[in-house]
Amino acid sequence: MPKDHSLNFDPIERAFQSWKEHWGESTSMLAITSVMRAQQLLLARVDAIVKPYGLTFARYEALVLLTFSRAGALPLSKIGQRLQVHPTSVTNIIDRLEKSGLVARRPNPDDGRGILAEITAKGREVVEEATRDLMAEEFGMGALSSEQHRELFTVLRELRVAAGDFEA
Amino acid sequence: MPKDHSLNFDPIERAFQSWKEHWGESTSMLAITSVMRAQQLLLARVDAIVKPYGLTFARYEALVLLTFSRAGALPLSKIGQRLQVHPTSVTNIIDRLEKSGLVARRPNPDDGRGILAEITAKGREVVEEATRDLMAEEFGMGALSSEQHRELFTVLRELRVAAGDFEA
DNA sequence: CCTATGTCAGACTAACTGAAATGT
DNA sequence: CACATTTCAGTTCGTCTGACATAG
Repeated sequence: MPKDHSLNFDPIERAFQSWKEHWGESTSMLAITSVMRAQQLLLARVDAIVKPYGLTFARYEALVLLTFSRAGALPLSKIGQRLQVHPTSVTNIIDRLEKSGLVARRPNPDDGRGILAEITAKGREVVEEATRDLMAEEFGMGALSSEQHRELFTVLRELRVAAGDFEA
Repeated sequence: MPKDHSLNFDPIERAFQSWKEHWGESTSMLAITSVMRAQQLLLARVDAIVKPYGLTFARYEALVLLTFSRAGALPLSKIGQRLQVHPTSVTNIIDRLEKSGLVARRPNPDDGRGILAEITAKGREVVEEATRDLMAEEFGMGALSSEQHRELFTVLRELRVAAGDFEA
């Protein structure tokens, strides 16, 4: 494997400068590359934390959502809406969780078309342990202050509203 | 297809509140879910803008990097370092660009092991057009001010430094 | 009839692992 | 020799399209 010697400069800042010379200043480009790279680093980190439990971050999020529901069960359609994932991705995610015994499918009594995903006792154990590990590492965001976390939320919420993520 | 009626509340804020009740307040969780969701929305947007040119955002970034280099050519290894993508992903990205005639591979005269990716005349045309389209839509970040773009860069750079993205 | 729910098959991007060929 | 560069085969993850059976 190649030894990955990290750069001694910020590639994003460098790209921003080159961009300015070629096409004029674009702070949008600065921001989007920052978000992309941060997401990549964060996802790698949390996926690694959660891997020992046979989870990915996406599966972990589904499990958490079920934990928060009163009955410990939700229709697949609702899971898709809340986590903003494609219906076929929901099927796939629940498939994996079911094979691991963390979730069970059962028919929705209120809608003959629907399926409920219900978290199992083992699922509840696993989500507690994974959550402990994630919080111990502050989801890979320990370098930032609580104020900075809230700042990110606030700024990015504006972006999400503009993109129609939810009704503002 | 299901009609995707957007939620009338913010799922991230809702999750933050539920989290507080179950496991205590975690602004890290608020921030990471914000970054994840923003990245998803932004990537979908820019991929759509760039799709008419047969590009993905990742391939577009590689093309831009070549445009910025003096010779219009870079070793694949350097592309991987700058864009922070895996060596096998670089091979794949350059493969696609080569098949579209936007880039050509040639041996590296300075290193017999290495391969240079060189942008073609057609590649330069395409990158100019795609850039015009992306800038016209401000990379999907038009809802935010220039100050907010810089704020995102600054905060997320702290995160990247802490994660060892480059030597600070 | 029209729409919603979930699943399936198939294509696609990008990441990864492990291995190999080639060259420094 | 140890190491770097690139490719290849094969796996995984999640997204997407189009189709379908089933039910409201």
